[in-house]
Amino acid sequence: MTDLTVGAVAARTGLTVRTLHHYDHIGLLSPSGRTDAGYRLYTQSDIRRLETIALLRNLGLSLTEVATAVDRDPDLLVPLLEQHRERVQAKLEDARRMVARLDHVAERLRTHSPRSGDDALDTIRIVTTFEQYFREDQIEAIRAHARELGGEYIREVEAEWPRLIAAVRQEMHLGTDPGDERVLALARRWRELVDEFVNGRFDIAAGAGRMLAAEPAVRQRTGLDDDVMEYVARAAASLR
Amino acid sequence: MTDLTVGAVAARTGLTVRTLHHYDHIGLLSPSGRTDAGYRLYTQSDIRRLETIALLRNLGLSLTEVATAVDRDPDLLVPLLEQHRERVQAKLEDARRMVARLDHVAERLRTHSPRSGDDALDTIRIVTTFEQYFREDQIEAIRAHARELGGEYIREVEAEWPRLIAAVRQEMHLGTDPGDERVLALARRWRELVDEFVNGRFDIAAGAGRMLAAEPAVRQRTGLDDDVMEYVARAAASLR
DNA sequence: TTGCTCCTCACGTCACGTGAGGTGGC
DNA sequence: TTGCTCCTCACGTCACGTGAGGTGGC
Repeated sequence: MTDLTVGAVAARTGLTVRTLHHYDHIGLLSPSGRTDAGYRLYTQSDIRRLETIALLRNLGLSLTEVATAVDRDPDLLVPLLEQHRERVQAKLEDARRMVARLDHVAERLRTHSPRSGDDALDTIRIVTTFEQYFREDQIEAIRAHARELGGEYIREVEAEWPRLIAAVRQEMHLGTDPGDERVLALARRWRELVDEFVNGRFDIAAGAGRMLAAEPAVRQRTGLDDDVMEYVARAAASLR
Repeated sequence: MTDLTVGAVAARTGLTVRTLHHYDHIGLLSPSGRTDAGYRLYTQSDIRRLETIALLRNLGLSLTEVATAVDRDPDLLVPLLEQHRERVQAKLEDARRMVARLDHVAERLRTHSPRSGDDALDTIRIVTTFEQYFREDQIEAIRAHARELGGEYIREVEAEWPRLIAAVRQEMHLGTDPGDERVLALARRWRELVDEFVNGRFDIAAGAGRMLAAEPAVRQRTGLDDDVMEYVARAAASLR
């Protein structure tokens, strides 16, 4: 009489016919009747049940959880919702972190404009390595500071570093005394650049130290091997 | 020589043996060699490739996208990452909205402490209905205002409403003139409660109006049918 | 000879989407 | 008779987890 066929129910509820078939198949909602030809017939009661199911689905509960709350024990609904909230909250956090990471990568890609896909891969490696040695808030601080300094300036500094390191290495190989004025000048500039990067955050300095100590790849890429570091350290010591 | 077997590679990379089998199966990473017995042998080069794959997987790219960036065209990596960021951002928004909805439900469940699972279902229905007629920020405003008023007070008001509506309905049935002082007193209180709920936000008043107009279930649950509304409106008109 | 590692299927996951092939109803 | 709705399989999705049953290597 007032019974509805699948298509009608689908149109009314916004679900698909396939979804109704599925619910029937897993026993979550089987229509109360069938026509002689085997057409599913949904009663008003079936439809009310379906609306409850859709309601809980819309809150993100799984079909199993919906079945539990609707059939097994309605009192489980509230704990199921609480537990579900925690899950979604966790996913939210994951997504937030992921977006932050992707933004970090994107930012570095913008300031360094990679010349190839492999270059981009290296950028990702660098960012990922950074994440091992700095907490999220530290990375945020570093990024914020970098934005303040500006992409232009960052590129200049990043171009200066290899020259500075090469100059130090040369003096070291020449056997120049670390207290010599030429080395002191280099060490002074070195300290300026480090201070600027660290920006008063000793924890960030410590993270950078740990990264250099633990990552041979970083030492090699930058040329900051133990010898050079020690040589500069000795020069810096006499800077006071 | 330096080639590694699956177990060794798994231990070194933190992936599972099954994952390596899977990558081999789909052709993403097939080990360069096999022993006579058919054991997979991964070269250093295989492992570098695997590390790149793991790197991109960690950023959330699908295996198909990883394959695209690693094999087909490395220059596609950057656009793939941008597009991926948008997807994750969208998921983040979804999760944020879902948590807000679940919190809204939870808050109502706390202040109304349902006596049964069906009661809880009704709470969810109410919250979901609300979401049809108010924007997210409006709902936030209503919730914030409710928190200010306090759960205790809210429960009192919600107990008073049915009494107030019943009193109005009675006068209406008695045929009392809407301008009569008894009705005016009721209308005055009515207006106080409405003003308190609306809290100066005309958009929220409008939303409530649309909800009452479009939701027979709400009219029935509250007893706010057209007759009563009109009767009160006439009384309110002569309030000043 | 006994563990241990490895091998290849192959099903299951979650909630349906998407045909394939066929049959009632206006 | 022609569309339209309905039916029942059944594969595919995504990235593996988890056995099942069997075989090399120390």
